[in-house]
This record gives sequence, structure tokens and C-alpha cells, in this order.
Amino acid sequence: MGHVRQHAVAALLRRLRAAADLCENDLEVLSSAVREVRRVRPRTVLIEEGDRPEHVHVVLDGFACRYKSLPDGNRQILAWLLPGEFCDLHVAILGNMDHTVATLSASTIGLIPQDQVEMIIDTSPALSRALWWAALVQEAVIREWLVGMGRRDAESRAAHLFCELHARLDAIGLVRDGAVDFPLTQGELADTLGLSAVHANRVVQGLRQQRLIAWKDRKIRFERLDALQDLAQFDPNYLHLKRRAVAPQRGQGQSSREAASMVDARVRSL
Amino acid sequence: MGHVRQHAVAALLRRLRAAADLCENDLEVLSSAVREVRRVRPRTVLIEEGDRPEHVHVVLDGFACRYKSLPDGNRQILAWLLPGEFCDLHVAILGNMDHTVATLSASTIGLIPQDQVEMIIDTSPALSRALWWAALVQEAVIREWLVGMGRRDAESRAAHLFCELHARLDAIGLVRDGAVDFPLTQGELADTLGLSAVHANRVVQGLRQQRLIAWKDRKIRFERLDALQDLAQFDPNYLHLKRRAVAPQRGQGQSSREAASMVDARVRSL
DNA sequence: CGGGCTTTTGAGCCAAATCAAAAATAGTGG
DNA sequence: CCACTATTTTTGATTTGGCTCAAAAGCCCG
Repeated sequence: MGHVRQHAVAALLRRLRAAADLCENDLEVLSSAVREVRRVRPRTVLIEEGDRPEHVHVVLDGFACRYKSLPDGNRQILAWLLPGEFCDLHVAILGNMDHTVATLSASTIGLIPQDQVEMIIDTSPALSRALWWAALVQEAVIREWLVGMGRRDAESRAAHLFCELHARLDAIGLVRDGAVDFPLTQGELADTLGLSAVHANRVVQGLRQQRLIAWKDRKIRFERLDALQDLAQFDPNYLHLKRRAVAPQRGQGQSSREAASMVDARVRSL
Repeated sequence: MGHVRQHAVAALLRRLRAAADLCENDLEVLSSAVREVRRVRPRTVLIEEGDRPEHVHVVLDGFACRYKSLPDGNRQILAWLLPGEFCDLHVAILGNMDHTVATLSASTIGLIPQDQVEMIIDTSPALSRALWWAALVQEAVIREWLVGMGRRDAESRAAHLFCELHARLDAIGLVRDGAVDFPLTQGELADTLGLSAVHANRVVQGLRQQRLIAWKDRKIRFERLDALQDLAQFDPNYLHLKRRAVAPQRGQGQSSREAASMVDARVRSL
């Protein structure tokens, strides 16, 4: 059972290791704080507005999101939650949720009991710091989204979002041959960008015609990342990716797989 | 000297007391962590993108804001920082600033050395929790702003922002006779709402004509708060104001002044 | 009293929304 | 595996909220 969990938890460890210096013991503590791992189908609500869940959810595999729905039926997606990201670390402090968290794709979700989080905070300064870091990066991302909503037009906002997606997935070794999994519909992309589904479609077509992205079969390939970053005026500084999570690529497209199994091996060896 | 500082620091204490149960000792610790109090002129940059300041800034009086500027000269304001709010609690963890903080009005800014913050985190669980709370509320506010940018039109976005302003200032006793100080220009309001200055002006005029707000002499009076909240579909839940900071009003418009001096007296008596 | 901000007004334009419907895909049950 | 639905994606036509440009009017302060 430990074996399975450790494999599932690899994304989380990889992400936090990229943020802070964590020792073997920290990794083991974190890993064993994940008391349950759940397979969840796509488009499933994990935590709803007003809830006060008794454990913290962390995405181990797949895509989830935060969103708020308005009375008129519109909704706004507030964050994409990628592998290794916490869904509701804040509930412990704030009391109740002010928004909803749901999966976008089929996902693996880890559950960390509230008391384990408090234990971590009380006993491991390095891990607490890593959790803080994770929360603050999410805040930085949402600030950048706000800039985009307020001051970028639809095309450069979309381009910027795709650049961000690439950077965030690259940092956890989930870019393979310049392509990433992208399980969202255009409607969901529109809810993220604050656009209508129709206009989101036209924007995506524009990016495709400029050969900046190729989106097919729930995968996005970044054909000319530099040109896309140019269009978006993308500066990754706000992501606070202190260093790459995986070793620099030697071979072709296999290195992140190697790095992942390296982490696994390290955990297993404890 | 202690006397002056304690008076200046009242807003901070009031705000955090509203969030968490803090004992007399916590209040004194926090109060004395503010090692320096500075008077700052309006429109002064406090911390710039890329900085790694050695102390944490807290607004004690006046209005400040976070913003990012784009290459095209446009800027987006990301947060209003009201009395009692921290400007850069996150820098300690994230390393460097990814945006700028500047005053909007003439302000009083408190400086808390980095090591004092760390001392607080290490020694007072109640105060740490209060700091966490403060950071997370700022995050909740920015999420709500994102919803507005993505899914509300200019008028209801503006109405919502004014409702929020009222609620946040009311929680720290800064609403007097249904009116609040509002030192921003319409241009700055536009940068907050993601509008052009011209359109922000038209929106404000609309709210005035509906007699929802009266804005004159750097003050906003909320004539029909309920109607404004209606228009904005305002639900204050996201502000996580656990309870009111000041006692319920008995007299007329004097209670917040009373409450403020009460806090001062309490601190002084230590 | 004059020079710089703000605020206000008007006119024209453009990005993105809405409405409507067809075409393409993905599921689902038999 | 196929037929039948439901969902997504795409296209076209039209409308609109908010922008830009331009200029006047009001303020603030030295």
C-alpha cells in the first residue's frame, strides 16, 4: 500500500522539492501525511462553497480547478490546479470555503487530514515553508490572471495562459516532446479566460493559424514557444520557480520520466 | 515614543483582533514588532518589482495599492491596501517581489523587521494564525476581483467594489455616518476596475444618477447601501469577517472613534 | 493668475458578446 | 459494432459595451 501511495504522491514531492530544500525525512513525513488516495472522475466537485472539509485535498494526477458561479449561470474559473497543487490549504485558517473546487479531467486526489497539516506546521519548519510557498505561488498566479483580465486582449491573454501552463507543467516534468496533456473543453477555457465560448474558439483558431499551438486529442503541442511568449509578453518571474524540478534534459523527451522514477526510487528506499 | 506608536498601530491591532482571539500579550508583541513608523506622501512607491526588502510594510493609516505595469504603459491595480493590511508578508517566503506596492493617499506605514516576523511565527501560534488569516483574506479578495473582471460588466463591477470597500472599512470602524474616505482619482479607480478612465467616469456618473453613491471631496457617501448591494449582487462571505471589530453602535457616528481609543487605552495600560 | 491635473462630454470605432445553426465528436445503450 | 444522442466545435450575422481620440470645463495650488 505504501508503495502505491508513494508512486501517486510523486508529483507532490517533485513540486515541493523544487521550491524548498527538503530532506529525506521531510519527504517521508509529507508522503505519509497523505492518508488516502482517491481516483475521481472528470467534472466532479471536490469541495463546495460553504464546506468546511476535514482534510486538505491535493491533486496528484490530472487537472482540477477553482471556480465561482454567478446567479446568471455564468461562471469564472479562478485557478487551474495541476499535479502537486493543494486545493484547500486555506480552509484550516479561514473556516469555510468561499468557492468551489472540482476536477476537470479524471484525477488522482490525495487527502491529508487536517491534524496532519497542523502537525507538519508545528514540527517541520522546512515543510511549513514549502506549504507557504505553494500557497503564495497560487496567489501570484491569480494576480497575473487579474492583470490579463484587466489589461490584455483575448488573444494575448490566451497566449499568456498557455505559456504559463507550459512553464508550470515543465517545472514538474510534464512536458513531453514540447507537448502537454490538456483535458479542458473550449467552454472551460472560455470560463478561465473570461470569454464567451464562441470567442474562445475564434481565439484558439487564431493561435493555431499562426502555428503557435497545435491542440488536438486533448493535447497541446507548443510549436514555437518563443513566438508564443513573445506574443504574450510572458515573463515567468511571477511563478517563482526557484529551480527546475528535474535534471536538465540529456536524451530526448525521456528525461522527465527518468527524473520521476528517480524521485520514486529515493522515496522507496527509505 | 511608545505612546505615539501605539496610537499609530491601533488600526492593525483592531483588524487582527477582529480575525483571531489575541491575548493582551499578543497585541503587545505585535505592537512592539513595529519598529518604525513612517509618514509617506501620496503616490510613493514602497516596494518595487524585484525588491527583496528587509522589513515587512503594514499600512497603519491611508490607502496603498499593489499594481503591475505593462510595457504598453497600462497598469492594473491588484489590491487596495487599507489600514491594518500587510503589503509584503509574502516576500519572506517567495524571495522577491513580483509587483509594486505604492501609496495612493498620504499614509502612515509601519515597518516590521523580517526577524521580528520570524520571531512571531516561531513563538506565537495565535499571532501566526492571524497573519495567515490576513494573507488568505487578501487572496480571497483578489479571487472575487477576478470574478468581477471576467464575468461582471463595468457597472456591477464598480458597484461590487464599492460594496467591498464599505464592508472592509466598516470592519475596522472607518465608516462614519455612512461615508468613507476615498482618496483615489477616477484614473486610479479605472486602473483598479480594468477600465479606461473615460468609461470609469461614465460608470461613476451612472451610480451617482441612481443615487447609489455620492462621491465628492475625496469622500464617498453610501446613500442606499442595500440597493447598491443589490445591483452588485454583493455577498460579503468572501471577506471572512468573522465578527465586527468594534462594539455595535449605540450613539451616532462616534462609536468607532470610541472603539479605537478603547484599543489604545488597553494597549497603553500594559 | 496661470499651468497642470482631473473630470466631463461627444463622436466614431472595435473587440467581444449574443443569437442561430450547422458540422464534427464523443458517449451510450442495444 | 452501430445507431442515436448529447456535447463540442465551428461558422456567420448582428449587436453592444467599452475603447480611443479630441476637446472643453472644472480644480487645485503655488
